Order: sequence, then structure tokens, then C-alpha cells
Amino acid sequence: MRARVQAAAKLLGYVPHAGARSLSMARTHAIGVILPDLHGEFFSEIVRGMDREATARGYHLLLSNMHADAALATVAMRSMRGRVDGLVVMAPQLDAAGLDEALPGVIPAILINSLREAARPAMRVDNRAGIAAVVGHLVASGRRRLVHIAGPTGNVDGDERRESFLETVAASVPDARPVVLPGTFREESGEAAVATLAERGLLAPGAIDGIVAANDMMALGALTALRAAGVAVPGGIAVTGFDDIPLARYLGLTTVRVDLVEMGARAVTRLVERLEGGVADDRTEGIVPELVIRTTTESPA
Amino acid sequence: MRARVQAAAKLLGYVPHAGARSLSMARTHAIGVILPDLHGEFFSEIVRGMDREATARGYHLLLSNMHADAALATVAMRSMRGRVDGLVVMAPQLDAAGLDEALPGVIPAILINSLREAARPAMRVDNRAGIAAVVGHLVASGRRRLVHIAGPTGNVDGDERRESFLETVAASVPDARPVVLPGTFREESGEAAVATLAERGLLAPGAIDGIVAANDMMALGALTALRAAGVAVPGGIAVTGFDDIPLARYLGLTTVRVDLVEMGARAVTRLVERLEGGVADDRTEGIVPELVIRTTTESPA
DNA sequence: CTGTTAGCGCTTTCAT
DNA sequence: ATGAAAGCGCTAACAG
Repeated sequence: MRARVQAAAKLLGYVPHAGARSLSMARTHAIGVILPDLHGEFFSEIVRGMDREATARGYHLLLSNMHADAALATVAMRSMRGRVDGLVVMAPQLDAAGLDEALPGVIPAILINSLREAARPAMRVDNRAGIAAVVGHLVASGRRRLVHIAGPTGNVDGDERRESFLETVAASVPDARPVVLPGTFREESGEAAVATLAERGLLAPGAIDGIVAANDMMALGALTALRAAGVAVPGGIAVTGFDDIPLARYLGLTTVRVDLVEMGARAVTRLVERLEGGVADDRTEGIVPELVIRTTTESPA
Repeated sequence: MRARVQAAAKLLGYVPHAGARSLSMARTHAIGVILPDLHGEFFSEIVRGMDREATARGYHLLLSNMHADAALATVAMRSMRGRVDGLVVMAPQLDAAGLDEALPGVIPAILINSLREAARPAMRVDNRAGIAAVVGHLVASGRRRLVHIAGPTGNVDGDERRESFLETVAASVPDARPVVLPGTFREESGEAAVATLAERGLLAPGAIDGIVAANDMMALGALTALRAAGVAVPGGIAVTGFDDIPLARYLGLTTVRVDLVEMGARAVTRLVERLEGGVADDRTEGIVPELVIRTTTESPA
């Protein structure tokens, strides 16, 4: 008899309505993902990691792009209520107040590289350790006149990297006069930064000998512009990035490796465990990046 | 009074339950995306295009990875009923019967690079035109002994590219004895293919002079392996890819450009128009790829 | 073991 | 104008 129903279902092409089931069970088996944007390999890699883990655990991923504006972010997150069981939120450009306001209290969330991690489960890249590693490497190989191409102001990662660049340089190079140029984390701003250096006459031989970009994409932009300007890398100027996106390996960029795929996967793992186990693990898990030395920082010798 | 309710809602932190609303309105404002896997830049780019368009039109994207198996694909698609308003399906490895069986008849779908497009809205890259363009370019620059690193058998794109490679070579090079090596669309299989060539003694100077890979990732793998083997590119052997993923530009790979972002965006556009306008546009839209000549095919001279 | 019913949180229709 | 009720398609807790 159960068999007869099944047969009829097949015959009529019946497919269960997941939405109705979710309503009834108060369980969607979906995870909402809130990201600034999908540009470049940085976010692709994270999403890939999340997708791998979500699929493995029987969850779907619901994507939503967050605009920089806190009000819009609020709308984006609220619109997820009832569609997902939990949220992975990456909002590096939101301040703590904006984040608190945007996050619906009712829905469990894990933050990645955002402020206000103390009270919630979170993942955080150790930006200071990463910058300390590249600066240390550059200084150890004899570079002294360093330039930093920064991330956007107000962005947690950008701010931390800029600050620790200044601190580390001040601590390791006496009488250093580090230069900090603004950037947006996008390739073009790496090129723009080099253009600025040229204007200031800092591309002249010996004026500067190392560029520490706040992420890989800007480092690549800088590389392109330097080569176009006829500056030898690493002969004249060494260049470093941050993240170790796949492209970096192909282009021989010295950088700091953050296991993006693993970070995404781990965020999903923690969220799902929380959803299913009920364990509230409000710790901030640090991701320690690792220095990867490639050709853009070889000794000039 | 309406105001009093709104006030109370704010105060209690009420957030509407999108799931319940969907049930009631029979509208989810979500689009399901079924992909083989998220590996490499190929799929990232497509998803990026879909996301851009979906966000612009007020839709969310629900990701689901399809396993090669038709039965699992069926489960994946069925599980989307009631969660999404429509589907973008990319199933290059499914045969027509498998696809028909997997697709829930009830839910509108648009296919990308899959079989059985005739009866449904679809997008399709013109593989033959793309391969004809690269082969033509290689032949025009004096290459005669060509090797093809193929995509997986049973994959629509892989099969089409392999076939048209053979046809085009047969038509344009008299007495040609083209070699076809198996591949998986992944970087490692490009390296493996070169290893195979080495075993067969085909890496000796003059033995072959051009490698046409079925996609960019395999071309990159081949490039790496060739350089490691001390073979000059393009001096000894020219190399071409397919897709023009972002990496290709950085590495100077000659390839065939498929506007992946645009293809994803266009698929979403057509689907949404269908959902909202009710117009059933069952045509297959062809994407004509464009030859992009870079350094890996420069003339040996 | 089969059949009925209430309810998930919303929208929509209908009555007041 | 506000209030009451039915129903979206399912699950779960009942009763027969």
C-alpha cells in the first residue's frame, strides 16, 4: 500500500516541496553566505571551501552579496531568515555597531574577519603575524626602504595590515621612513600606487627597495606597473602580497599564505556543528598565515 | 495603529520569515544553480556572472554541486523544488536521457553546455568554432604536427572539442597524423599528457610543434611540464587553451575567449525573464568564442 | 497499520 | 478602516 502510493508518486512525477517541509520542520538545511563581493580569486576560494564542506554535510549554500552600506547589509541578512539555518558572514568593512545592528539575533552566525568577534563564533586571519613575516623577510634580505600599498580604510584587514606594517618597520629598521599608499584591494589600485611612486620620484634607483602590498591582487597590479616602468623585480624593488591566491604561485609572488579554502570549510563545519549539536562555541579561531617565499623577493645579488 | 505594530516589531526584533512567505506566495526569489564542481576559475567566473545578475534583479543564488552520477544529479535537482523559482543547470557530462530524467518537469530551467537543448532554453558555447580558430591560427603560423589534450569522454564540451580538432586538422593539414591524449580538464592532466609525450619520444625536437588543450587549466599544466622538461614554448612547441580564464592573460596563453561572466549573467537574465514575464523562450543561444593570441603561439622565427 | 488533524508563518480573501 | 479565516505543502501527533 505504501508501495502503491510510491508508484502513484512516480507516475505523477511528484517531487516533495522542500519549502513546505522546511516550514514544518523549522529546518532548511541551507546556510546563508554573506560576502562583500565575489571579485577575484580571494572570495572564490573561500566559497569553494564552504561549498565543499556544505555539500559533504548535506547543506546548500545561499549566496548574498553585501554592499558596503550597513543598512543594505541589514536588509540582506534579514532576508535570510526562514531560508537558512545559519549564516557565515564576512563583513570586514562594517564597524562593530553596524554589525550588531545588521545581524538578526535569532539566527546563528559565524563571522569571518569581522569586528565584534568576542561575543560570537568567529574566524580571524592573524594579519599582524603575516605582515611581520613578510617585513621580517624583506629586512633580512637587506631591504630597508619599504612602501606599503594599503587596503581600504575602515576594512578590518586593511587597517590591521597597515598598522602592523608601520609597527614592524619602526621596530626593525632604525630611522626608517616607511611610505604608505592608499589602495582598494583591487588590482588597479596596485598599478595606481606605482604610478604615484613614479610621480614622487620614488622609482629612481635606490629610492625604495621593497613594496609590501596588503593583498595579492594589488601586488600583481604593482608588478605589472613596475615592469611596464622598466623597474627590475626583484633586482631593484622586491614585491610581496598577502593571501596566496592561486595566481600568486604562477607568477612567483612572495606572499603570506592563508588557507582560504580551509578557512571557508572550517567556518561551515563550526556552524553546522553548532546547528546540529547545539554546542555554542563562541571562540574566535585564529588562522595563522605562513610565509611563502618566491621569486619577487630574491636577493638583488 | 499600523505605526504601533511597526514599533512593536522593531522593539521585539521581529524579522519576517522568508520561508513562510515563499510558501504562501509560491515565490522564493531564489535561483538554483547546479554545477559539476567549483574547481578552478572556470566555474568561479560563471557563478560570478550569475551572482551579479541575480543580485541586480533581487534574486538569491542557491548552489548545489552535481556529482557525475545521474541518480545523484536527480536527487540534487529534486531537492530544489520549493526552494527556488528556477534552475540554471550545467551538466556537460550527463547524456540526454539522464538529463531528462533528472530535471523535475515542474520547475523552469535553463541549460548551459548540456545536451537536449532543443526542447528547452539553453546556452551553448560554439566549441567547433573555437577549436577551428585555434587550429587555423596554429596552421597559419606554420605548425603542422599537432597534439590534442582532450577533455573527459562523455563530457559534451570535451567530446565536441576533440571531434572538431580531428576534423579541422584533417581538413587543413594533408597527411596529418594528429595525436589525441586523454585528459580531465584539470591542471594535472595537462602535466600528465606531457609526460606521456615524453615517454613516446614526441618531445624530441621537431617531433611535434603544437599542443591544443581542450581547456586552459590543462594548457597551463602542459606549459609547466614543458618548461620543466626543457622544451621551449613557443620556440619548440606552441600551446593553446580554451576558455580564457583570468590566469591565461597573466601567463600569456593563447586561447579562445568565452565570456564566462557574461554567459552566467545571461543565463540568469533569461531565466528571470521567463519567471516574471511568463514568456517561454526555448531557444538555444550560442556563445561564439573569440581567438585571443598571446605569447605561447608566437612564431618560432 | 491507515486516516484525520493541527500547525509551521505568512498572504489573501472575505466579513464586519 | 480593523479583524477573522482559509490555505500554501509539508510533518507530527493523534485517533480509529
